[in-house]
Amino acid sequence: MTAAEYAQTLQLKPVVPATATVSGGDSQRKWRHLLLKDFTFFYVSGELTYASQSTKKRMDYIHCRGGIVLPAYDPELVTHIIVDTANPDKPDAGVTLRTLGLKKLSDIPDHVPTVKWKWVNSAKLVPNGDRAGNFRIVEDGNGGHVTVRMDWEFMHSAFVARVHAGKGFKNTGGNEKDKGKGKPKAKTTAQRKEGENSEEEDNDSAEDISDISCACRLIGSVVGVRLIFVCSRNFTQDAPSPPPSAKETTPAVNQTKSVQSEREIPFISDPLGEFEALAKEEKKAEGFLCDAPNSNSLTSECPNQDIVDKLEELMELHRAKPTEEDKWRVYSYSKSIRKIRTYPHRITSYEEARNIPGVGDKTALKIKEILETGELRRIDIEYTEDLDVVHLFQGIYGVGQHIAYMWYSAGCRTLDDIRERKNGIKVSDVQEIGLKYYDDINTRMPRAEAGEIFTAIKRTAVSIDPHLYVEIMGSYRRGKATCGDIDILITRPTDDGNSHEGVLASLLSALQREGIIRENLSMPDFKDDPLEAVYRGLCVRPLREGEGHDTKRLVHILTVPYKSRGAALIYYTGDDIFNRSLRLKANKMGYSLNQRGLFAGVVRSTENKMIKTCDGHIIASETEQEIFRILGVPWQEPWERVRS
DNA sequence: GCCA
DNA sequence: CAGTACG
DNA sequence: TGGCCGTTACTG
Repeated sequence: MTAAEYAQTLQLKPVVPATATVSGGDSQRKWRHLLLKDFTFFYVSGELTYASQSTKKRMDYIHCRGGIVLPAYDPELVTHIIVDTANPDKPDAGVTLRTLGLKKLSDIPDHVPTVKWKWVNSAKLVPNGDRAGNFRIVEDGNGGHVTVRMDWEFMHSAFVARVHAGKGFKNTGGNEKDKGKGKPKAKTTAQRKEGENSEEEDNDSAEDISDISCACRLIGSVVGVRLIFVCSRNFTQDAPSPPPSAKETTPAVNQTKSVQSEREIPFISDPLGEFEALAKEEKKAEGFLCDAPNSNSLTSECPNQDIVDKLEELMELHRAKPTEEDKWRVYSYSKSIRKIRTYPHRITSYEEARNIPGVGDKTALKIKEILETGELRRIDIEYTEDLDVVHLFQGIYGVGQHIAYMWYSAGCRTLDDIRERKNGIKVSDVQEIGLKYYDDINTRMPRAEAGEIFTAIKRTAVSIDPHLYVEIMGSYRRGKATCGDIDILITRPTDDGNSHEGVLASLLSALQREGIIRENLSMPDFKDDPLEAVYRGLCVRPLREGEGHDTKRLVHILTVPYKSRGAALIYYTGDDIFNRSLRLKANKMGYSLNQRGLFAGVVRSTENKMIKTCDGHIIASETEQEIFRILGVPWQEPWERVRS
């Protein structure tokens, strides 16, 4: 995607302001605002064929702060040209002119400055009323206004020949008219002082200033429903389930025993104090999440449940939001929440929270607030009226953040609006199915039902080829009491010269004849390798005489070459966080792990790691154990791999 | 969000 | 290609 | 300040 195309897509995206670090006098703080509102940029990256990650990020940065990024240079619209070519400190005039489609720099209008990226970053928060320098008054997201000072454009001029362009050079009065633009709330000095104090007392409140309201104005009108986000809790609060019974392929081992033997917990007089010290120690040199087996022993009684609840609620709010920033926030919260949940005693201070690995300054402050007030104001701030709707839409299989926000901005508010294609929205085939079985898909099934469906499918599979290896994976293999779907792995030994080629297709038609499979969500693509495929669909439990519901259940079937079964077992067993951690560790060790195997010597071209790779060679894939061993990860049974 |  | 889904 | 899993797989 070129920079122009990316700029174009940006214009369609809602403005959801991101945080910015702003130095205010002698203190630094993070807050949110539409700093760049009223500015229209043309961004010269020098990248001809595609927009780099950095370019996209910077365009996002501008967009999130209310600025407009033009897809094409237009001297009528542009207020600033940002020149950010290969070497940011030495802008390339030739590249710039080619990008602009001009012959010489003097063809750029005099009122349009050509600045380096650094200028955009020069904003500083100043006390309201401070009218020195190049100040601007911008919305603070809470209906108020704040004063911000930016460097003069000429200070970051990209080209000496154009230092004169824009505000500040020679004529420092050029921003006179800006004064009337924002109308700050009339405040007495005392009131203002009060406001500043409260801001300083609690860092978080400053950070909490959110411009979501602006986004909402942009997106559409108000909805009155407040929906409780409980999804994650449904997932995480499953009753601790017993290890798989003896009939399972995985041996039934006493899990607490195995955990203890791995961790070699020494005898200590004050186990809780010791844990705290341990946490502190880990903070210095954090290992990988996959290295320590999960200990389920503490999940029943969490001394910090109130904290966990509040943080989870906040995490779910962020999960529904569309930006990359929110995505990583969720990632971060999920890790810190897990640490807090398994922390064995009541957290009593900011310091104590901070010492838990994965808990940083922000989360520790939030914990402090919960400890002191029992509340987390950030939850109310993030809880904008668009969220419950997009959350509802995201419950539709095949609908993620982007589609949800598109539909919301098109004016849709209910599932019926979607069904009716209100305002001409498009609904894909998969989404149509997701809509039809909305409740079914979002309801977890008892472990026993997953087992029942698996048994039926395995029976059919083995009737096609008795040598097939058919296993149930996912949350079932991890021993969960309820399952969100049924994950089935199929492969076959090749020592007799045969393989499972063609089996999946036969199996699917057989299951359809039996009435077990009811809907297809995605069909396998055998083009690369006939032994490797993924199927997704909806199925029902085989109907028994008399009783039997026909709630549709998600079923995933994966076939892999026999050689890859170890890597596939790891992947398909999960959980997701465990897998990501394992893959991260592999990566850091110079390996690469995916569902096909563990590879060494994978060379990625510096930066842009998608481009140009040397294939590398496979070093393990047949058994889970050897992959664990090479990665230096202690062996863990499936139910010990729970990380989320 | 957290961390190196 | 972007978006979504998967553990 | 940049990375955060996978040259994942599938759809449109």
